[in-house]
Amino acid sequence: MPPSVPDPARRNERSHRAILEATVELVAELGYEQVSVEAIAKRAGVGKQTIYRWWPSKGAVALEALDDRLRTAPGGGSSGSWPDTGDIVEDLRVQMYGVSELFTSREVGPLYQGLIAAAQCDPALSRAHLDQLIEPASVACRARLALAKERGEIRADADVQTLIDMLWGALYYRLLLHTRPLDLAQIDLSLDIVFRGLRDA
Amino acid sequence: MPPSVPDPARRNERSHRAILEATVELVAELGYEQVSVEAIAKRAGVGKQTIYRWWPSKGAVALEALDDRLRTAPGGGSSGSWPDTGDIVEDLRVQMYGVSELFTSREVGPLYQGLIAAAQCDPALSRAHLDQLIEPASVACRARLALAKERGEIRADADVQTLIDMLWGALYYRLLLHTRPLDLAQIDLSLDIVFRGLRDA
Amino acid sequence: MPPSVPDPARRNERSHRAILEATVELVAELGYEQVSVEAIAKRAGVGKQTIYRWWPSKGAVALEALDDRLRTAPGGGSSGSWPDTGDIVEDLRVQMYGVSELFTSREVGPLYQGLIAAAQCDPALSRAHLDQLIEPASVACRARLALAKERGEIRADADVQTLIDMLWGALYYRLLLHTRPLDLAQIDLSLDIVFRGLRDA
Amino acid sequence: MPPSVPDPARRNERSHRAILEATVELVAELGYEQVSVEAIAKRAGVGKQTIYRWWPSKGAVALEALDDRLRTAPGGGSSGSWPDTGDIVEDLRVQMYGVSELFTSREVGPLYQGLIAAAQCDPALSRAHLDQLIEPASVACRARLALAKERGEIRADADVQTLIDMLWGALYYRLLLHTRPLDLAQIDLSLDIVFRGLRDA
DNA sequence: CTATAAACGAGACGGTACGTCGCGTCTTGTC
DNA sequence: GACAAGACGCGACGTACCGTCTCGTTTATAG
Repeated sequence: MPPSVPDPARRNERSHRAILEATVELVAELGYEQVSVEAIAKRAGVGKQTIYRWWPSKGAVALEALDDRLRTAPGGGSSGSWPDTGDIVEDLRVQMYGVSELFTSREVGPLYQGLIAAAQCDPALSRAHLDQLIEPASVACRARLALAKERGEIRADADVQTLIDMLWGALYYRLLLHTRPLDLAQIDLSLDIVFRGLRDA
Repeated sequence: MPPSVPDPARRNERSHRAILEATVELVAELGYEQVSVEAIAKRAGVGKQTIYRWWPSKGAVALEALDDRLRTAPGGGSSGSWPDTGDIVEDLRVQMYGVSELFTSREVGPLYQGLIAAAQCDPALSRAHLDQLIEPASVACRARLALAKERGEIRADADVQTLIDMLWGALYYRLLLHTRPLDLAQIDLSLDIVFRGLRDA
Repeated sequence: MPPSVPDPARRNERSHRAILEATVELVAELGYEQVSVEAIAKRAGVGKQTIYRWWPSKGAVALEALDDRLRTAPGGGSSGSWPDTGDIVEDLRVQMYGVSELFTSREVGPLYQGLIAAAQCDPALSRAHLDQLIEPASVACRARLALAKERGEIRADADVQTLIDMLWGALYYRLLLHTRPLDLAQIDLSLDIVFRGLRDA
Repeated sequence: MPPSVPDPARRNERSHRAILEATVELVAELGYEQVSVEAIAKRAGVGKQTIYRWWPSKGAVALEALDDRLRTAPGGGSSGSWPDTGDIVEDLRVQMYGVSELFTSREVGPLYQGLIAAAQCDPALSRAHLDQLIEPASVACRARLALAKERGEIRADADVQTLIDMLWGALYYRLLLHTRPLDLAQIDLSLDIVFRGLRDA
């Protein structure tokens, strides 16, 4: 056992939490790139080694910090239980509104942008991002859409995954490309476009 | 005038080109983050100062290198002249196929991912990216869609910008999130979804 | 009594010995500086705290380890009983030969060099070194020289301490400066020089 | 040329000197071990890399700093030109007095002790120490002693190197072992002992 | 057809952060 | 309560690049 994985049972939870919180605070204050592991350690009152002992990189800390924030956000980070009012468009709208709000928040927005940027050159981080954030949300969304299909709200031959890619893609497009600010009206417009033709005649 | 803007007329075009090409090569070989300005200078056989004289950052070099590659690519980087076969869906498909091909190419893909990542924390670079790449393409696409609207291929009340955001958003979503590889079939599926309801009844 | 001196009666002698032996082994293998307290603990199969409980520093462990080796060496580390053959030069030669042998041994040489080096910046360690090693040997040597003086082997006005400093100084000079290897012939030469004029005419 | 030795012609002499002086100051203030390369860099107003570019280790900096101090000290660090009054004992005394003064000075003493300590575990440093400090001084001393031998001040069969080892050994012994403070009277005593028998009857 | 000023290659510089190592202390069971 | 194990806060290590700053050396007009 050369890397000699540390024992999670002996982990100092006080330090653990301090690191996650320092990360969120600093990224909100300075921006993702401007935050160094050293700065996180200093702010958290922690040794640098304690960060490197439990995470492989700044990106991994950011991911857990983000995950932590989403988990404690209303709606469980849009990944937990999806609403089912019987109206799929309405339910999608509510979820997308929630995500849009998070994306534009001072704490989550820059953190998430930085995380996705870091993941471009870090396959392990990208994997973790997909597994911990994207895939759970995607699963829940697909389940809700499958329900809508059974009920005939959506045409039986519609490709649900492509539908998700477009709706969420539009949000990420604005988050990452900064063409124009995220805005709720455009969520309505996008839902309008895709659902005009998806309902069975 | 102490900093004194350098004189473009006296610029060494040999070095200029060598820098752009070294950048493309190195990013393709090592990945965006792993490439340093020092490495580009060394590979190009150029002094570091020559890079900093003409560009403000590695990202700016990458943007010009990318722009250069796109300009010499078939289709003029999808920004120049859009085709007009009379069938808007077919024309969009052709353009999106082209972009998809670029995104998956060994040279352009990683370079563009890295560029977008760098732009997350560099507003000037983000601005330049929008102005030089995104906006021209968007303008051309909007023009082609306006034509389609005039011809009644698209409903008069459809929001053209949101349409673009969704279609391109789906592509960028897969480019940047790495949920699944870019693939032409999904372009067809996405066009299918959005155009079912956009045609006037 | 928060720090509360540990109770020597409850000391684990097995661990005690393992630490001293691990220290000697590791220093012989890797050199003094390359050996860390952590490495000693690991090699001895002992917790780090067990070392810090009984010694104030690595140097202190090294001193005890060295002392332990010398005590079990022939001649009692040249500090115990000095020979008295009636010929002071011969007796000095025998003692110096013994020390020279220890200085050039794989186990004692590097350990002692490292110890003296560490003592340069650690007054407590220096003090302990003098008290435990240097002074006892010096006392015994002075006693033997006093005997020689009484017998008229040495001039009555000779300064015995300076004599010791020169003879031993020459040995330490070569041990610590590495000008040339320690060698028995030079011991003979040095004895020859100092005793030519010390005998009463 | 992988390590790519830097070009001495382009060296910043201002930084060079600042580093040597910061080293001397800091060692005098804090002691050798307590001085880190980082502290030297900070005090000298220099990047750490500038130190590592020109020296392999803290010890090497210390050696040059020491050499620099000795070179500018009266007597050229006892290595340059030896006096020749015609009386070898007197000339040796003068030189040893000078060295003794340096050894007890606040600037040179701790620096030299630390250097010798560091050299115990750094063969390259030890080599450099011998070549730059010890050997030149030794050569000059041997030359003066050879002269004395020619003149019959010293017996023809005396081993000059051993003589040097003893005289200087006694000084280093007190410098490094701290048995008692260096003191001029003991220099006289040691000269007295060795020269009683070295003069031709 | 110089000469002169600029852009150039090379790379040393003052810095910042990296990820690692070892320090000496603290914590958690086990014997 | 001493012990093995090892996480902790800390601080220095030696490295990699950053962006700036000299250095000569081309080089390409302007006199």
